[in-house]
Amino acid sequence: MFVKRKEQEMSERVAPRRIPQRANGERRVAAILDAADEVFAEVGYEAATMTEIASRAHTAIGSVYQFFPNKEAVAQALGDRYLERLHALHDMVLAPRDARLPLSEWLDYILDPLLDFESRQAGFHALLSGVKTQAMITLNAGVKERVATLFAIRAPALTAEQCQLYALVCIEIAKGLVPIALGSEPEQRQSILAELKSVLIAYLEPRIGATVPDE
Amino acid sequence: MFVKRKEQEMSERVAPRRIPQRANGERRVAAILDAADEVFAEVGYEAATMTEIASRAHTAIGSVYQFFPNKEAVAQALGDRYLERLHALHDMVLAPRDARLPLSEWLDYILDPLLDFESRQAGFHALLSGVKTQAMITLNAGVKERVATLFAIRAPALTAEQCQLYALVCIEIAKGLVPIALGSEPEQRQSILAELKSVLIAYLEPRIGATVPDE
Amino acid sequence: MFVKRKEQEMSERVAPRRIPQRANGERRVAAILDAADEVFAEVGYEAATMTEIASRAHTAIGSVYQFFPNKEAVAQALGDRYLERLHALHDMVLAPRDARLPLSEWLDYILDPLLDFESRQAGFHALLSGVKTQAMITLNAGVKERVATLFAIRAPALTAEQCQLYALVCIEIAKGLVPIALGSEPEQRQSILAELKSVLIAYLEPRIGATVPDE
Amino acid sequence: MFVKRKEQEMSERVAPRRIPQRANGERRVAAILDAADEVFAEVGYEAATMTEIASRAHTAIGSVYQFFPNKEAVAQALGDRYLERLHALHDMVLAPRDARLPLSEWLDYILDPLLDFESRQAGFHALLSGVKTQAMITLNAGVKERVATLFAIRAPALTAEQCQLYALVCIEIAKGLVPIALGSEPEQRQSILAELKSVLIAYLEPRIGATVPDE
DNA sequence: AATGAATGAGAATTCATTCAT
DNA sequence: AATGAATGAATTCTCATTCAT
Repeated sequence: MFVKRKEQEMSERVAPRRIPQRANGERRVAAILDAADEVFAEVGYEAATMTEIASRAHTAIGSVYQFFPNKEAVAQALGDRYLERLHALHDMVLAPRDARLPLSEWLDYILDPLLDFESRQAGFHALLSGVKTQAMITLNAGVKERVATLFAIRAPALTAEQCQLYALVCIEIAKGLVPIALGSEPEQRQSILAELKSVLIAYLEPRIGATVPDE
Repeated sequence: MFVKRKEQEMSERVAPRRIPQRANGERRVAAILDAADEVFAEVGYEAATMTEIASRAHTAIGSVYQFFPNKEAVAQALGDRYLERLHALHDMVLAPRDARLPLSEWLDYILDPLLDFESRQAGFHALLSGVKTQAMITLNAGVKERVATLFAIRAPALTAEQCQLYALVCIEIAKGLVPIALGSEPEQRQSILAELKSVLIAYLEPRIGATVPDE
Repeated sequence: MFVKRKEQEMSERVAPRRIPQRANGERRVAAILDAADEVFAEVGYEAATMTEIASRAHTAIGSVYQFFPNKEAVAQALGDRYLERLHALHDMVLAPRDARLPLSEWLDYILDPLLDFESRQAGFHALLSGVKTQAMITLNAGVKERVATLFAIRAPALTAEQCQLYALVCIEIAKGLVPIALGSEPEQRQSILAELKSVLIAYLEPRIGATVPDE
Repeated sequence: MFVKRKEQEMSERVAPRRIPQRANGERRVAAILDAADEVFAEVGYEAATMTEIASRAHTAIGSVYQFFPNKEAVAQALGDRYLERLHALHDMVLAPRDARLPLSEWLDYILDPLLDFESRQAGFHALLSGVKTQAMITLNAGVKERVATLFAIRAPALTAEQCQLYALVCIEIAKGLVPIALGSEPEQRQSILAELKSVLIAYLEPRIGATVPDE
């Protein structure tokens, strides 16, 4: 937006300025990302200010720039952290054998922790919804990759392209409905989540409904 | 987030500052809204600047403020125009008797002009996706109302709440997939659109699949 | 303030663009000055906007500029009108023979209508207090001249300079206290006005206290 | 200067945005206030611009906003500084025993440093004359309080209300005449200052002329 | 003449980023 | 490294004045 900064905008991934080598630094980076998560969740990426992020991280603005060259880099690091945690999450709950569960149950194993994750990491959606910045693109790609992999495990017969396509569709559906559900009163929330699961099943049943037979 | 919102939450609707009284004024307002559509499409509501809008409308910044007290008012007027055109569009293609078409065909009658509409009014999505401003809320509500009405006509047995819920789901699905489709290369676009239609049919078939029998 | 306008700022008196020759025009000019009086009174010269003045005069902004080349000219015309009315006022109440009244009574004859005048022409003070614009300078000079003349009539022995000096002093005293009095609650107002008169008498008694003896 | 005040009378005092923590910061704040003093003196509060103030302080506009959230806050801080200096001034020259000097001499002890003060702090009047903003109200109240206190010391028999009233009158008189005097050629200046003192003596003699007798 | 839309310089304010300490 | 003051481009919005109708 600002001419001076334009050079860097939309550039390829901006690497964190330095990898914190001391525990102290890591703690600070974590605090900054926590703060960014909060702020992005509350006002969105655009309206988030570096000063506010620094303040919530109980850090000086200069320290933020010690670790991240600009706001975009903060978003990217945050996106990366989301992705990491997401992987950890599903690795935990989705052992390979789960791939043989009936679709509905399988979906529950995926959706439930996801909903929990999203309600805890409120900035996740702010970063996922919007395609403007590199951070958003990366995060979307990462999530898509992840979901595509889940599909591939469950339905090995599918081509990579099919998995990607189905993942894209499912993610967009969830991206739209989950935040609305989470922002609604409990009753309405249940309705929306029920519909969400219903769409996903209706869509996925003919695609990955069949399970891999035990050998 | 959506549901619990009563009329009054967030800001009031900002009334247009001046109703253009000469034909010239109307042309200018149209030009401003066209420009805003473009700019919103390119950078989104937040990053759009009044200066850029004025410049694309070949108008002085002061003239924009002659008609709109602020950016929000521009967005609202633009949202209203989208809604109007959307109504006109469906009024044209969707005669009541269409309600008896098979679901797939019926969807085509709705989706095809919609896709055309969206590819022409590129800012539509920027305004639809985001829940922060009054303009966005109004537009979303308007679109939902519209879609719910279409459902109610086709499936009069449904309650209003059901129609609203199904509309919400379908809109969020389309909101996510359409812009991706429109932003993709032709081949990918076709795939995504096919999936979009596929999801919608899978979701709607059990809900509004049956047509009203001829008397 | 604005470069474009600077050329004209602080120039010598700006003549009204045209003397309205038709009754219609005069009525309109009067309405504009009435409006300006109101607006100046409410927000002061600086913050007064031409648009607001036009609007209160039930006139188009363009029409205001038909009669006055700029805001300063409006202020000047308004100042001139104040002066005229002030003259008329004192001409009415202050016949030459009044010059022989005791000082206290004489002051009443001057102050009472003045207070009435000021409470009716609320913009008078806004224009009198401030020395920045030509209109303010002219108005101040006019009022000073007027008061000096009153003094000269009452005390013909004084030099013109003395009259001017005493006038200056009295005006500044009144300029400060009158608006505070008029803006206060009745009781406080009476106190302040009593003090005002008290100061003036204390100051003027040794200077113009003695009356001209009847021949 | 930035000492946190107890809840001040009536409306929103705008708190300084940042308490300068390094010596450098204090110097900068001082420079900004000096610049503001100049600019207010030259064009008045309304017409003064933050840009001009920043420029005269040899500072970036952003730095001004680092310390003051808006123009009003600058004015308030400046007003506070005036008041402080005024206090310091009189504390220095007016020992309690001075209260027993003859009125004329006593006045000299007050007026002379005051005139010096005003000629050095040219914005003082700009801020004192005008009642619109909180800064102006506060400054006026502070000065009135100060003068009332001087009166109370000299004439302990007076009620607080009387002191306040007399202070108001004297301040308004001085407010009007001092800037005119200071803006005039030396000869004229002397005349006006002589008249100023003359009015004040004439007014105050019957009120606080008598001194407290030595015990 | 009257009208009111058009113009654009300029004002206030914000905030990403840099840099001295 | 940490801090937080400094910077200034960019943004929103206003309003005196002009000009086409």
